[in-house]
Amino acid sequence: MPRKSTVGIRDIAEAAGVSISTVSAILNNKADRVRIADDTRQRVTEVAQRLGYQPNLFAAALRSNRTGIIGAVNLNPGGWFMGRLGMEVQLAAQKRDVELFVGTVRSKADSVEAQLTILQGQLFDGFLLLGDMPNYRDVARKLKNLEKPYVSVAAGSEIEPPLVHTDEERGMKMILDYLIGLGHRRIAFMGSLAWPLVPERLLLFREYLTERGLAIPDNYVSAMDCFPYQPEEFAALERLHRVAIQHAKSLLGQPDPPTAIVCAADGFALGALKGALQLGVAVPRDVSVTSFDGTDGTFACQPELTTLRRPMEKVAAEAIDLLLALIDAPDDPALQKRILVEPELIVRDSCAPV
Amino acid sequence: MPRKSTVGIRDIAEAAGVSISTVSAILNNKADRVRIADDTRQRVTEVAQRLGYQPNLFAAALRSNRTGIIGAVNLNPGGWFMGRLGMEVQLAAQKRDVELFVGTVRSKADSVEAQLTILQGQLFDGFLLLGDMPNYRDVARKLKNLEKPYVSVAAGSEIEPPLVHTDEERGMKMILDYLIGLGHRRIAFMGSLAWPLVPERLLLFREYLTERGLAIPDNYVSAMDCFPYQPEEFAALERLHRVAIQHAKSLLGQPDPPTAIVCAADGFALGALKGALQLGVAVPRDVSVTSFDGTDGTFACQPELTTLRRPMEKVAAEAIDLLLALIDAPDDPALQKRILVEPELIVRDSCAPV
DNA sequence: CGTTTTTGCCAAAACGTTTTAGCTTTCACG
DNA sequence: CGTGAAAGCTAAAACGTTTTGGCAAAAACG
Repeated sequence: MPRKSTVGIRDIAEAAGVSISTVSAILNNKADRVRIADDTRQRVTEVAQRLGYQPNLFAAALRSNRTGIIGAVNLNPGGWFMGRLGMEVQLAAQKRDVELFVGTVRSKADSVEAQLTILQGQLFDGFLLLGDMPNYRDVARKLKNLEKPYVSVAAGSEIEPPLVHTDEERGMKMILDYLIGLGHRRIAFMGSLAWPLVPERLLLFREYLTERGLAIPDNYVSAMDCFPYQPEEFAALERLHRVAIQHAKSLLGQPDPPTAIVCAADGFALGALKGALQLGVAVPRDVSVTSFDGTDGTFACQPELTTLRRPMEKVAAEAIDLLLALIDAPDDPALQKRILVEPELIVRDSCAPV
Repeated sequence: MPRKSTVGIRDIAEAAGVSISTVSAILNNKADRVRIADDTRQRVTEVAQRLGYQPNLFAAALRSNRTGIIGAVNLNPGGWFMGRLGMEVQLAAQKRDVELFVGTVRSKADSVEAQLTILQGQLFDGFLLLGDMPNYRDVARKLKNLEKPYVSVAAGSEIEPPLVHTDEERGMKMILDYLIGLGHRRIAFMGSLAWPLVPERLLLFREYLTERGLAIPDNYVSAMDCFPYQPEEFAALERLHRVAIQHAKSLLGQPDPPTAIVCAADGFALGALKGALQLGVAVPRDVSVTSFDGTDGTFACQPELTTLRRPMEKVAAEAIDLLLALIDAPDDPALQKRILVEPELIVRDSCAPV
């Protein structure tokens, strides 16, 4: 097939009366390597413009081993929080005029190594790893071997840097201070330990309550046994909801029930709301409910949830900026850092004084 | 920098004692063009395996002008339905062992042509256009010019094929038949005309009710004036929620209120639920509420919503299959078709007999 | 005015594949 | 045994860039 339709670098070299090396140098702003007279530069750019020159990505990448594209790997793009985060990352990339693709990811736990397919490894100059994923360390190691810069985003505080995350410790304090300020002393925790970040949050919950001198009876911690979200399965979030309802009921049905429940994520809180309703326990009159993350579901419920919002847009922006810096200077030790963004407490209607 | 670390096609040619042409032919299964003896074929594949050969995407694409990657363009990946659909498309691609990336999209209405960046145009062998987008026709035309196959997915029934969508007409009948079967005669419609698919659904609503001989007073149609979702804006979905509450209230506050409300999307129904609650109108006792789409929000509310679910997994599967077929045979007129998948009525707790 | 430095550009060699157009050998047939 | 066809393979030319090493001409210098 004759495919001489597109204009290439040689066409514009010819039209401008210079060599293709010159054109390449000009179009790539290689001012450091090669000196170009101002009028030549102008002429060439003008001609390129006029002819509608579009560089061939593959030829360039083949030679230079760079593509200018960064990739985001999102294991749970259907989740309430992670879905949103994925979008914010795209927006942040757009604002910086960077090309970003969200790649397919194998969710089978055994083949996490294969998550970064051959293709992705070649295609992307750097990676955003969104959320926690099984065998996180393997993925990170693989990327290290490939010498591809990456940034872990919202994946937990214990991950090795470079990383961008919310300040979970700060967040837990904000929410507990708020509840304690309302007079609550009997505060329960609810969440599935198999769910991302929940174990970490439970730890922080215990630590801070202890610091404030409040007891945490065992029966105030409801760590459920539901599985983490499997995207294959339509009903997973729904099952989580059902389980959360049950756990809320058993938490509230005790002889000495808590006056406040700290839910480890929005999904659990939505279940808690319904569990309370089914038991005839009024929220917030009889029990206060709070959640983490502040996704869109938290305002569409009744009562609307008081929640600790993770500012996805800030997280995304920090992550992209850090990754871009890393691509520029892969070996700068100062970039191997931990960026923690401040969460925000959104006070709505699900909490009341004791 | 000496980057002779990766094994290329010439390494394996050498190791197997054949020419690189032979290796290429074998590895690409070009059985039609070139004849290869069985034992050579076996030897070469074995060697490639052993040496861990990874083809260089760019070299291959540069020569063959094909990448084997397909792209999905999703204007609203943060929406409840579209976010989910995006994920299902990724899953479907995975199952077929096809590489798929979800690309960034400029949401500024004026630069829709630029949505398909130079990069994307080169990178992808075909496109999935997810959901409706402004200037849809321009994008489609641009792809036609580029001779890139594409499939419109969940973008409305009036779009020109190839297209995959839900059978909206069938769906409207299912939901109205259900309500009428419960004895409802005073049925209202609620939704923002600026929202994707809502105008179409309103039309179908009118048509079918008329067909069934039921009147639709003007004050039973609440077409709100809230804007479509702008991903830039965190609060857009929340604003929709507020507006929906108001509209539900004015619908239900009339002297002769409807006994059932058909909401054009889940988000509106969630608002309707809360509006009714604030008015002291009990759902489903005093008014039945239904929604379209069946996203995850519909079971986390109280009462849980009866909804017409669009089976995203089926839509995604059909879309990918159609696109792959189109990439294989771009000129087959039989593939310029319209695939409509059947929606499913999920009966939950938000409807009751009159 | 000779010598050195700077300026502005270019030729040609990669990069790692795919694809085209043969070129030997072997085999079958009369 | 001679001829034609089939089988099995290959050399070499793309593909469209980036990058390297240099080379003339002009400018600066002593």
